[in-house]
Amino acid sequence: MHFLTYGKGQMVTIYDVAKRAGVSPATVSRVFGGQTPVTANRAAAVQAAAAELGFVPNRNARRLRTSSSEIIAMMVPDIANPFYMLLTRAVEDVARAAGYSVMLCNTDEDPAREQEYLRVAASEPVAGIIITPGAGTDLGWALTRGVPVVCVDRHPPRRVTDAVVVDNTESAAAATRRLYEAGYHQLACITGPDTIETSNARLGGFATVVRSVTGAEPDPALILRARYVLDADGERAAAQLMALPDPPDAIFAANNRLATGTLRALHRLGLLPPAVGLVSFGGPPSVLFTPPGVVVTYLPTRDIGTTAAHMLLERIAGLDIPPRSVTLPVAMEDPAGDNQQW
Amino acid sequence: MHFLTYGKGQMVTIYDVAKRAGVSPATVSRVFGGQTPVTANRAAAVQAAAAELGFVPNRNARRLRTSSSEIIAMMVPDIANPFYMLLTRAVEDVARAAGYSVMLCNTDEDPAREQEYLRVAASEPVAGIIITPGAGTDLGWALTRGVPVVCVDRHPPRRVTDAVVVDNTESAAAATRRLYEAGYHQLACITGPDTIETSNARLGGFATVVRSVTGAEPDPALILRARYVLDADGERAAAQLMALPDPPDAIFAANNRLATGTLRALHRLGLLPPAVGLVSFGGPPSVLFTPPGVVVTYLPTRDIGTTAAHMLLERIAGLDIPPRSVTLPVAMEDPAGDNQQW
DNA sequence: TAGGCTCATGAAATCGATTTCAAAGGAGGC
DNA sequence: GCCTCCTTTGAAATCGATTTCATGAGCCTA
Repeated sequence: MHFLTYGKGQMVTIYDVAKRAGVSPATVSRVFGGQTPVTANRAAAVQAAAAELGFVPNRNARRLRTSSSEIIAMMVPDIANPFYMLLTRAVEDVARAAGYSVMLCNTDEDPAREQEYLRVAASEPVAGIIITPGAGTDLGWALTRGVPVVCVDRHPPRRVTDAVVVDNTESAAAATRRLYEAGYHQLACITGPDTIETSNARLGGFATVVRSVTGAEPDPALILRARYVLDADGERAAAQLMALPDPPDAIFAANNRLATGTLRALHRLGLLPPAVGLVSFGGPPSVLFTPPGVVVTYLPTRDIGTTAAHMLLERIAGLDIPPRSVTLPVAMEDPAGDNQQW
Repeated sequence: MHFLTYGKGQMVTIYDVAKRAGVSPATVSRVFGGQTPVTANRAAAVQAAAAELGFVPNRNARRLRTSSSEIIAMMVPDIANPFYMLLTRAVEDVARAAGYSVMLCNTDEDPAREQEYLRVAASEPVAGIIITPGAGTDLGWALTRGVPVVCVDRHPPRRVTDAVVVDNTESAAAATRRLYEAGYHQLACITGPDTIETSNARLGGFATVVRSVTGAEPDPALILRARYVLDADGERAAAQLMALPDPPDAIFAANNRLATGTLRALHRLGLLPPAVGLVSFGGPPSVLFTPPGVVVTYLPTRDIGTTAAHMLLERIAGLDIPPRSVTLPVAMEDPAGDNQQW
């Protein structure tokens, strides 16, 4: 007796359809997406037979023969992070429209897991890969095999593939300038791990402006690193900064999670902006109303995803030019549209 | 001249490996996950040859022959929604550990797109499907073909498959009771579209308690429907409620997006909780600090995902028993762990 | 040493769709 | 009416891994 499995699928093949329609398997194949034309009434007969039998072409057989695939591997650190989530959504939208499916791969910034997934991608084999590379990412497998790769958010090791990134350094600098323009003068920075390109770039932009304004190196005590993903880390770092004998009067938070934590800490101290200045890089903090005095920069998240997907599709289609690197601008005003993280 | 495509992969096959190792293709196949044992030194020779040639087995060929697959289709309304995002993450974790990959499918509650994806899943064919079914979901394709399906968050049309849901009605009732216990007496409800099972169930729990306390049907003017996914809709609905001649003194928001919007509206009116009571169902609203007086219920999101994944794996392994329905409890206290939406 | 057994091994068929190649059919020109 | 040319069609090979079946090697026992 069977319960859930109504009919343990004895696959309907093109041979079945061919027999029923009174044509050859080759003709059936041609009706379903073949290049060669088929006479109208024959095609109709095939369609009818296929419909009656509930025929669905087997993609594995198709892929084996054509050694092509309609799967794109999306390899990101953590899909449970709004940034990568939106990125993935954007990629999926473009992919679906082009007839591709998206395979989801969470790497958790773990090189071993990344390699494991690259192996899966190679043996699949997938049509292409969109990846946020980590510090030690080795794309060798994919490249020697000729599988197109586009990197997002960070550059690949030796810039060997296409990449879509944002202008972290310049926009971090611009946001930092705003703090000075608003009258703050003792600036601190809470950024991410030094293994991550974006956290270094944002710190770099911050430091450059501090240097040019003060004429000196930023005070090391005012530069903290925290995990990128936890509000709590930002809160702890901010509390530490404000407990200094000579605390900062403004904080540059290298992403909105850190900014949220910072706001929590400032709220606890009764020093919400504009009492203390704040930059929330990459989207607003998760607060009911962003207090005045907070400088927010907005990442073009959705654009990154769609751009990367389009670039990958071009490569899949055979585009053979040197690696491209697209840098998208970071907005200082709310784009009030698709790019919002919330 | 080639740029990105270093070696347009002329696939390395088991025949190449066999020749190099001086054995038959069958032996190579057996070394890579075959059942039959292979002599140790032969196996070593094959491993060596495979490593030298950079051999990776072709999954399409494997799947074609075995008509199996290691792909799970995850079909959710919108991955850019924290609930489904976390759900997907949990599924991916379990799937990966079991050697499966996850194919991502956003249905956007669109029956046409859902059908399209079910077709893809059928022609893949995938090993199993985890889906949040919509109002008119037709799982016929998958079922007649014997592809295991597990529904999450909502039940399938005639309960024909396994399902993992939460106890919406009962926990909505419990949360509503809390409002009365806190002294509120004029309760309103903002819920989702009537096409979605959970929004009706939550409204149902709410209404039951109102009925039992007041002895009368809830006032229709105090029950509003809004899109589930937009803060703005919740804000508009809350504003509308508060503008009534006889406004409610507490609002039951059927999810945290709606609760966030409600808080925005209440803040604008200077009536933040506890001035007006609030239930935020399914996680805290996205606010810096949840004001006192807000009743929050927490969905066991991660548990839903892992439970569903395990159930699916059981079905894939051949478990043949009647459809199961697992109802997970909704917590009234912050589980402070993996289940957080953030 | 011979007989009987187990077990590793290879040859070949197989999964289902695509595609090459050659043949059949049809249209058009003279 | 016949020949040429172009188009549609089918037979059969193919993609790469798995698996059945039969063979041969090795081992133990009598």
